[in-house]
This record gives sequence, C-alpha cells and structure tokens, in this order.
Amino acid sequence: MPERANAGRIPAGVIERLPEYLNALFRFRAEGAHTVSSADLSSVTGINPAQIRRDLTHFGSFGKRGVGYPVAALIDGIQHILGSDQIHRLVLVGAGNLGTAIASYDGLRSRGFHIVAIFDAEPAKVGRRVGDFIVKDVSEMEEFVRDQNIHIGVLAVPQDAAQGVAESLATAGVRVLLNYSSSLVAVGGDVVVHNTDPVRELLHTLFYLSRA
Amino acid sequence: MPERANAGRIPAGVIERLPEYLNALFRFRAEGAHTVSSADLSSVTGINPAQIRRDLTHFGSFGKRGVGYPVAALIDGIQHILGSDQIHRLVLVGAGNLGTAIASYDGLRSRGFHIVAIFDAEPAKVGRRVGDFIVKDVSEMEEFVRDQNIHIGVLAVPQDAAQGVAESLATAGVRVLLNYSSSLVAVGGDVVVHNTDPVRELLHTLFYLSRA
DNA sequence: TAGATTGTTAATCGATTAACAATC
DNA sequence: TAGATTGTTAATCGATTAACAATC
Repeated sequence: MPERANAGRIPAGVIERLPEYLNALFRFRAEGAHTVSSADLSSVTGINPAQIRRDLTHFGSFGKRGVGYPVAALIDGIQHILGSDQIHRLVLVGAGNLGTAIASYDGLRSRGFHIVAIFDAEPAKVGRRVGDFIVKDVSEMEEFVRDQNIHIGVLAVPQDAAQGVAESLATAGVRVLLNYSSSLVAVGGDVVVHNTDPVRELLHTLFYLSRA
Repeated sequence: MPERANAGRIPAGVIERLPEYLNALFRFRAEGAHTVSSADLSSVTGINPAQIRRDLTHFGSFGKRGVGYPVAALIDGIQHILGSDQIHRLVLVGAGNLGTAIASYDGLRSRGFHIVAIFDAEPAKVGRRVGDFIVKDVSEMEEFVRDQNIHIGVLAVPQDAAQGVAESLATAGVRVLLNYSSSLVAVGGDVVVHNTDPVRELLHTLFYLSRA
C-alpha cells in the first residue's frame, strides 16, 4: 500500500486550500459538530466537494464512507500536515502604531504563532512597554534571533528601514518574513517573503467592480 | 477585426497578474526605462515571458515587435483596464493603533485610494485628530457613505464590532471591504470582502518550511 | 437493507509554455 | 539587412469536476 504522496508532488493549490478547510472546520467545531461531509465543507468554503475530497486524499484517508470526516481528527491531521501543531516563535520589529496593533492581535497567538520579542531602532521607544513586552534595541536583534533560533520575523518598520531589517533578519537565520511595512522587501536565498500588500488585492478587485 | 475579448472570458489569473506587471513597470519607470521586453518583465516578476505576452493580448496589442513595450503607455493601459486611472474614495473605520497606522500608510494614496473620513464608536476617540482627519462618530457613517457615494471601506475595528460595521457599510452601498480586524467578516450580495488574514498565508508557508 | 458519502477513476476544462512566423 | 521581440498558434501540462463503485 503506497504511503502518502511525495510532498514535492502536491500541487501548490492544495496547500493553499488547507488553511481554508481548517477555518471551516474550526467553525463547525465551535458549533459542536463532530462530523462533517465534503458537502458541508463546500458550503462554507465555496470549494467544490469533489475537490475537497481529492485534496485530502493526497495526505491519506481521513473520512468514513457514508459518514463523513471526524471534525477533531481532521483538524489535527491538517494541522500536522502544515506543521501548525507546533508553536512557532517569531520576532516583531517596529513598535509604532502598526507594531503595537500587531502585538495585540490575538489571531496570531491563537494559531500558534508566539511573539517572543519586539525590537525598535528609536531610542525613545526602546525600554517602553508594548503589550506584554519591553521593547528591545534593534542592535540586539541579530544575536537574539540567532541564539533563540527564530525562523519567523514580522516587519512593521518605516519604509526606508524595511529592506535593511529584512536582510539583517535573513542573515540571522529567519526563513519567513511577514512584511507589513509599506515598501516591498526582497531577500535572496530560501527566505519566503510575504509582502502584505493590500493595494494589489484592491487593484484586481477594481477590475470586477467597474464591470458590475 | 475582433475587438478586445469579453471581460467575462478573461481568466482570473490574468487579472491577478496585472497588478504585478504594474509594480514591475513602476520600477522600470523609476529607473528611467522607456521600453521593456517581456523578458525584462519576467526577470522582475518571475512570470514566464510567453505568459506575459499572452496575458496582455487579452486587452489589445501594446508592444512593437523587435522593440518591446513602451513603459508609460503600458502603465496607462493596465491602469485603465483595472480602473485604477481614477481616484477611489474610501472610508476607514476604527481609529485605534491599527486605524492610525493605516491612515498614515502612504501606499494607498499613492495608488489612487483616498481616505475621505475616519469613524470610531468610542466617544473618547471621536473628535480627536488622526493624520489629517478629525474622527467622526460611527453613527454618522451610514449616511455619510451613502451621501458621498463611497464604494470602498476599510475595517480596523475590534473583533466583536467587525461584522456589524461590515453589514452597515454594505447596507450603505459599499461594494468592497478590506477587513483588517482579527475576525473574518462575511456579507451577502455582491460585496467583495478581502479578509486580510496573515495567518492563512503563514500557515501554508509552514508546509514548505518544515520540508526544506 | 437502504441511504449516504467517501475515495478514486476517467473526462473535461483551462491555463501554461514552447515555438515560430510576422514585423519592427 | 540582421537581430530582436512581439503576437499567436499549437502542444503540453495540470488542475478541476463529474461519475460511480466501494463501503460505512
């Protein structure tokens, strides 16, 4: 019996849909459901039920014919596939309005992303309290990230500082960057950068807006 | 000679790539380039040059064989296709840390998205200055949005207020919602909601992270 | 057993890419 | 003219969906 397919063979689209399934499953769990069918998941996510079933079979067999999928086990399964069954520690850089907002954002922590330190370059901000943290000086960042073996960094710094901070984090071993600053950053190697660019999304929505 | 293809026939993928081309073109323009080839655009966007050419032909013929695409004209062309050659007015709801950060975000304005008012429900915030605005009471929001014929709303409100504000904006005629609050919002009808959910992106990145 | 729903195959659909004639 | 690069066709590739046998 063949084991799960090779990770490299799994279409990117499948991986991108897994978080959607997870969202839907959390909703069903909150409503007390113990079992869901692919049709149920389809009604919440808008994704074709056949595709949901097919996506899941890439990773094994989670359901029971005639019954559906067990909510709790499927949540565990998908979280395990994504690696989100573990805590992921991250550093936040920038203690301004945006950084403060991110620090108090509960969505990250509730999904296993734990901020472990906040850095800023401004002397006036260093030493101040933001959320549960005392802001550290950015000069300590590289060493901290390296020593603590942090792989995820969140950027909420001014536009002209973003690229420098990004490179510094990459040097220190960060593998994933979530960039909330208003400039695109690009770093080489195998670092994945998510430039959170609301404008891009707005732009392609405009196309449909003007035609409706 | 057939005119441009029907908008409904243009693949969503094409529309999603247009903002990427725009980004690349802005960069080439900033560097003083007057002409770019599909290979140039490919090197910046990572998108296959044949696909770039094919995408553009959905909307007409922008280039010159043997020469390439005129940067300025192509920018104008794509902006016109997207409707981003016009100013789009929007309202921001929420004057906390996140709202303040968004109000001072220059990326929106530089791409033609103009904030015209900021609303908040907290009496302590109403009347205060945020950026160039005096925060208005959220009770005035619906009337304002309707009267001013606003089609875009940005949400930066607490989790439990998000859904209500979203519905209120939809009722008042908003067609596109950019939701920065930490809860998913859903509204019916033909309102497009962009739930800015960094967690979803982080999650599917994790999959590759754990396998590298 | 009858009804439901998965897992899986096969068919469809659409998007990507390679190749090249047209032409600047 | 020779070199470059588009616009476009044809080939490839992959993803989506429909259908259904397996089975709970």
